[in-house]
Amino acid sequence: MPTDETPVRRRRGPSMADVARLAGVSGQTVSRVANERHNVDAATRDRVLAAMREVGYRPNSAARALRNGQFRSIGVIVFELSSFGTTRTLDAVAAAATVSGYAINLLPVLDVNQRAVTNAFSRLGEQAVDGVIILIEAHTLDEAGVQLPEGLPVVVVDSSAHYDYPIVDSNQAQGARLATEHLLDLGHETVWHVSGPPTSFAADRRRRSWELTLTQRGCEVPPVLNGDWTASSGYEAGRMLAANPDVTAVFAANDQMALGVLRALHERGRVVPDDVSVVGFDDMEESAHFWPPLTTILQNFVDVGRLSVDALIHEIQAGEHHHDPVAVPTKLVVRSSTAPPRRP
Amino acid sequence: MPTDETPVRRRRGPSMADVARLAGVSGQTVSRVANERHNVDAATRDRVLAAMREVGYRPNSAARALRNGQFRSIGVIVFELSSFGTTRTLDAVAAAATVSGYAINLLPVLDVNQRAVTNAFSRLGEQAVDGVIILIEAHTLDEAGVQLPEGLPVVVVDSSAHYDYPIVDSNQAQGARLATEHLLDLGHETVWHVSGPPTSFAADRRRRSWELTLTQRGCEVPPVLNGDWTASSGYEAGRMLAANPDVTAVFAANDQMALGVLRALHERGRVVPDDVSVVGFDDMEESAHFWPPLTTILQNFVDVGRLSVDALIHEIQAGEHHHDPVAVPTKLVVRSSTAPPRRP
DNA sequence: TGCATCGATGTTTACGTCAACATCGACCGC
DNA sequence: GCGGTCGATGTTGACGTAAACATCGATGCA
Repeated sequence: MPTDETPVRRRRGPSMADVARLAGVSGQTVSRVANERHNVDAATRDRVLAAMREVGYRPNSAARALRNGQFRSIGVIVFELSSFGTTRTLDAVAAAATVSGYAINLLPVLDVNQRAVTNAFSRLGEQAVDGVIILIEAHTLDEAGVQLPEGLPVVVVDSSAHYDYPIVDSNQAQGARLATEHLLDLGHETVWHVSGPPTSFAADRRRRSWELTLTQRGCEVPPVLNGDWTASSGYEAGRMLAANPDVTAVFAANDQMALGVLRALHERGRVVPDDVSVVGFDDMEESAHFWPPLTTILQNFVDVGRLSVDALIHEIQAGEHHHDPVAVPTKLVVRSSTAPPRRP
Repeated sequence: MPTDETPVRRRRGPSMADVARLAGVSGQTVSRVANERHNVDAATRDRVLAAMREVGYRPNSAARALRNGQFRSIGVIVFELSSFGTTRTLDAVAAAATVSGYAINLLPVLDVNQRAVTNAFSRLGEQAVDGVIILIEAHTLDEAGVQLPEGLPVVVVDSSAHYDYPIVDSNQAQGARLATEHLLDLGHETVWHVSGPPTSFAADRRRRSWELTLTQRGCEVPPVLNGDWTASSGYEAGRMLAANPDVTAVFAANDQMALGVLRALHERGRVVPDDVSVVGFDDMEESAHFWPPLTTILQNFVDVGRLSVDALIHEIQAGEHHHDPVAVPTKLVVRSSTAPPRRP
């Protein structure tokens, strides 16, 4: 960006001094009223309050941040909000942060190739947030050339232990085991898997857990079909599966891909769940209304968000972090897309 | 919130003075280097840059904001991110703002009943953003008791002309007309409508446009079924519709409700599109993979987001706003959920 | 040579807030 | 009545930055 020559002439709002003058007190007394200190005479307080209202005083948070050395704001790094899980987590994070009195600074990584070119990421290159929650897979961050300032408190919402930062996430392995065992318990000989992208740690966790569950049960492990979380990729994978009469049970790594699988099966005339059972992962609101309603793994995004914020604020205020990853348990939600295999 | 007694002892980062001392120059020269002014000797600049790196200098945005009287940050008021449209718009807004060098402050309205109780909304009660984009229906804002500070630039993304603020939104009326006419053109005698909640202006616009289109074509206007944007509410409405053999064409005010309608029709054994045609609104990524793939109205959220940001920044920098509402056109996307009515 | 010009750099100051310290009057107990 | 205490309020200074102004040496031109 070239030097910004627009001289933004900004009429500054009224400051404490203005209020003080009008109320006939010192600025410090205004400060005390603004911060609800109790050592101010009731009459004085009323006068100050009235003066504030009259001039439309609003405290200047920049001055406050400068004075106090903290911003009461946390940055949240996201890639795209299109992903269901990210959105839900962000929602929960925002709610939790707000309750704790922290503002949310949204830091979108626009493009994996942005590198240093667009330094849209300047918010991190300068002091503006007290800490950061990373809601994208770390390799994306690396590829975007984003580097986190040293000493900045960070919490990662992801499923790799490769980070030096505290981690909070759903218990991916437990969820995938739940899904796979549900299908095996119904009597299916084995379970096929439509996986998330290989670059995703969460996808990797789910895939490995599915595989482990199968081998522990002595089941054959079919080849993995790789998707990229989108319904389209699920549809592509589903077309393969639908063409294979051996397939009776599918575990898709998220609900969107499961939706694509369902469509492919319908197109091929394979009935769900009579011919093929399907399980998803996430439990989006819509999943209950897929056709047929989808059996899936419920993630507790609210807990993930809240725990992330709590961990970050603790890190900010205490300066220390607990390094044990937090794994939020998931739950199996059984609907109509799963049934015992049809007996030949 | 009671007086926060936690004395957050925060080690402040290095400032310009530290860099200046190390580089053997004045603070002002450091400032010039930090702001990429060209009137600094190359050798000096290198020395300063090196010093910055050595001490790990990061400009303090609070001090900057205080000095410059602006924050380069815009607030975005959202209710919940669960809604598909809000999320997509937020995504676009964040991208556009970032490109323009503005940060995003997410301001979640946690509860319609929060009133003054939780003043989690403090970010607006103080100077911390240069302007605000409202992504929720205004009545929700009113009910939450949120009052916008006077003089703060605001842009509303909604479809009512009742505001004093600039408005950007998809052209709801045009989209609803597109949907309704598509069904009529296929030969259906009339079109039933599953509406969004009565409190939503966007829902109102779509409903009225649907009605107008029908009357203009001389078609009977069936009673409206009210939903609340969720797939569940669409399902409830769909059960009514499925039970009525006269129904051959349905326009749902969003894709999620359309999904619920599809489910209800399937459950009742009514075939889509042979027995009943269904059109949605939004064009979520998933809609192409519903069963059958959903004919719907595509909203250009990217444009909505970008135009909102542009309008707001213009308002911030020029201090004036154009009051003509911006209506972003929508497009009909035809898939397999619509067909001519079955001839008796 | 002398003076104007210009570019590089330094000095001062104000932005708004709030902790720390200072002041001042009222009230208390003896 | 007097030292002491306490509560209400005022004064000072510092947080980090950058505009405005000041300084100083080099260069250009008559």
